[in-house]
Amino acid sequence: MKSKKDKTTRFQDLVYAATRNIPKGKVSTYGNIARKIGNPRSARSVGNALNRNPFAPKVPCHRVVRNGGLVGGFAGGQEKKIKILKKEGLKIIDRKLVEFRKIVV
DNA sequence: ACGGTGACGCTCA
DNA sequence: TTGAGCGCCACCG
Repeated sequence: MKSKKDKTTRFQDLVYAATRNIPKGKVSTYGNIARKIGNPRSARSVGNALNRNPFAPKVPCHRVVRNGGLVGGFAGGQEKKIKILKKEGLKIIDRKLVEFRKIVV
């Protein structure tokens, strides 16, 4: 539970907006989002923002993975994230997205 | 204001 | 190929 004033900063807002734009069945990467918002080197901060994602169900943070197709991390647990992605129709083997190159936006 | 931390990314061995 | 280390930027106490 966070305080009521856990306001989002501009950077975070951009991250959430970009993440929300990810269509179902596809995925994006932290670096890709970072580049989209105009900070190609802030991939780390992007993950930081998603971790505190106040728009949990609104923003499909589980559709954001690491560069190369690695699942990456997840606030509720990596396994959980994998499970959700599989439900979206994606295939994951050994924590890596199959055909990642084709499903990445 | 400063320093530490982290759901990353890339290079080197 | 796989593993480990360094660099980056934004957020928090």
